[in-house]
Amino acid sequence: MQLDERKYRILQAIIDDYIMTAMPVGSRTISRKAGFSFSPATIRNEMSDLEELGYLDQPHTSAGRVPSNKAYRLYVDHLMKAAKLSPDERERIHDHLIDKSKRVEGVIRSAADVLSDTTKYTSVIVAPKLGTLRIKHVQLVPVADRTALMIIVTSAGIVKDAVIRVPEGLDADDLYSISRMLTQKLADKPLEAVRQAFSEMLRNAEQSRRLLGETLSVIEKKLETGGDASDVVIGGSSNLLEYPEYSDVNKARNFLAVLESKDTLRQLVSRDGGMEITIRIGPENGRPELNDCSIVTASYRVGDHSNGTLGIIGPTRMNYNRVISVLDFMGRALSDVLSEYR
Amino acid sequence: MQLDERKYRILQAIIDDYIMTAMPVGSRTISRKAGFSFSPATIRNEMSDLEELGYLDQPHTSAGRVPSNKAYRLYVDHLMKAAKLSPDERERIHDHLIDKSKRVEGVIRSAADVLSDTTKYTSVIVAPKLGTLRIKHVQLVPVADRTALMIIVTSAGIVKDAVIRVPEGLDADDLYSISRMLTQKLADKPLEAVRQAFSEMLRNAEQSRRLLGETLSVIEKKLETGGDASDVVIGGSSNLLEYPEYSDVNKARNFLAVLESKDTLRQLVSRDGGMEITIRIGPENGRPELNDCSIVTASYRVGDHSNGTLGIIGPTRMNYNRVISVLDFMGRALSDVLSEYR
DNA sequence: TGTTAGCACTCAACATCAACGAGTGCTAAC
DNA sequence: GTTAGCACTCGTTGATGTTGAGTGCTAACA
Repeated sequence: MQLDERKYRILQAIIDDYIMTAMPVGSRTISRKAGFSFSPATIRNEMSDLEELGYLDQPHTSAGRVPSNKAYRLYVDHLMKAAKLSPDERERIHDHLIDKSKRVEGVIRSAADVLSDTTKYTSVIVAPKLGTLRIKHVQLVPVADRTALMIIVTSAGIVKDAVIRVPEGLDADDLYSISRMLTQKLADKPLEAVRQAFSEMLRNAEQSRRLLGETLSVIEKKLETGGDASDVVIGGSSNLLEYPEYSDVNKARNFLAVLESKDTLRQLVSRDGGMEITIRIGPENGRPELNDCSIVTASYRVGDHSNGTLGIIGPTRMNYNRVISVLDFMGRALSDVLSEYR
Repeated sequence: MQLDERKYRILQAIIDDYIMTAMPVGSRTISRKAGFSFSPATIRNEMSDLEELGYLDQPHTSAGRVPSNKAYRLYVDHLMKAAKLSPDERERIHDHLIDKSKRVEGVIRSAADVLSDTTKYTSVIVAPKLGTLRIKHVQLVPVADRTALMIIVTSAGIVKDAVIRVPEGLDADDLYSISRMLTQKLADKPLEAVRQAFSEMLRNAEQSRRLLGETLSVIEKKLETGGDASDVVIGGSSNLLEYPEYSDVNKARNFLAVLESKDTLRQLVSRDGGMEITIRIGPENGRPELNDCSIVTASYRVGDHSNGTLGIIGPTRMNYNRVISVLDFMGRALSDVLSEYR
């Protein structure tokens, strides 16, 4: 059995309806829709075929049909027609993003909020991986005896810091000049060159070996690892509770528990390849506790090399159309705004 | 009618039972308890009195009684006997807090997690107000043409930053020396003295008036305002859903919405006075959407002057006893750990 | 005077049952 | 190939009865 034109149209109508109402769709509902001149009986035959093909599920015999994950997959791959955002909405989004006084973290925070506001789903934004960035500035600040705060400013304007121990007897001025030296040696170099520069320094400066060693290891750690919790920003965590599929408190709790683990979350929205938009429907996202969630992600660039991810988590019955348009637009907007910081 | 010894004991037993079970408590349940040699009928008479006095509510005629907010108030003020944490628990909490490589923000993050883990409620920690801190270091870092990142390190090791515009023609070295000058002038002074130092500088340095003006206003803003979202840290936001009083999705959503607004949250847990522990039961917290929540807060110190708040939000039927012990201990532990950074 | 047994009463919770209706699958006619 | 007709399924809704935990009151008891 093959999917002909009419089956496509019926399937599409069912998905559209189900996305709106969250109620199983019956044959009468479809036949009444504009553009269908067939009787419910005919629709029923087609629906029966679609069920056999795995595109529809029936919760029970006397209920209407519900789209399967396979149907959503087909929908996002072939049936969906791209929706454009209205100029109003575009403007609204832009307005929320371009506050010059906000730092990168602030922009990302706002972006997450706007994203969840406009889609009514839960949004997640992951900051760009530091490994792909360049160091702009390194600064050691004394905070206590033999303790200093190391601050790293990257080309994207992202600030990272860590506490390090310093040898006894170094005062603020010493740290000042060490910072200056470090900045000069390390600025605008990729991580590989940074490591190189360090081994050079280690050869020449016997006495400050410990300090340099620790500094390098901190820089490596900060720049190489996946990042810490602050790199993952969530917006609208309570939005999912608006949808009937999460009116069960247990499901809701499960979902919120996932949101609390930033590591899981980062993993979930991290992208496969260079595709514009990635859509994971239901079990495709790989986590059983999010079986009935879909995750849609897009990416944004900061400068030329490094990019972060922004995504939406919602029920599989998601308004993919709208979500994709919003994500697509937001991805570009974010890239624009953040690249100005360079 | 007065509360005699027996009424106290019965009320206490009812509260204890209700905190455990969340079910209305009947007279039989109480009379069976160890230490009560009275028949259910006697208990019933007493309960009837307690109800008349406003300490008990009856959901409906044929149900047991539940403690009123007034009863909880009496409980926490007079009936409760302080529980001590086991050495095991103390150790566990301490272990989670003292990771030397974590900065203040990191410690607070861990503290929130430990707090919600040990109490099974939702925890909120507010970082100390910056206004009470001293500046340790100021650093301007070039990020783009005519734009610099200003980084302020305070005595508590808290880092704040903001983007500021700088006059054309200032290169990294210029910013370097300005930073150095600023740090020298401002370090270890309270805000009032900082303002003084600035007006002095403004008089002497005509040409850099704009830069200094902007710098001061940023410092003032960062140090004086209530703080931004990053100063409020939440742990275990999904914990409240474990409790039957929040099995209604609408209530749950309301609660989560409050958690999303950091401003509201900061206001909620901010302390009245210098009391060790503050307890707000039900409507006492002033927000109608949290009418059936209690908020218990304690404070912690960073150094001598500035202090932050840590708190627990849970159902009014809260294990006050345990929550108070944990908060009390955590407050001290946090103060200890954070004061080492000075 | 305080305590207790006894008893009628209340009311949420639960189970049972019938009616309803949205929706299906099948068949026969168009 | 399409459709009207019809029997059938099954979740939903509402009415009804039963159960049991718990109460309030009264009268008897120590």
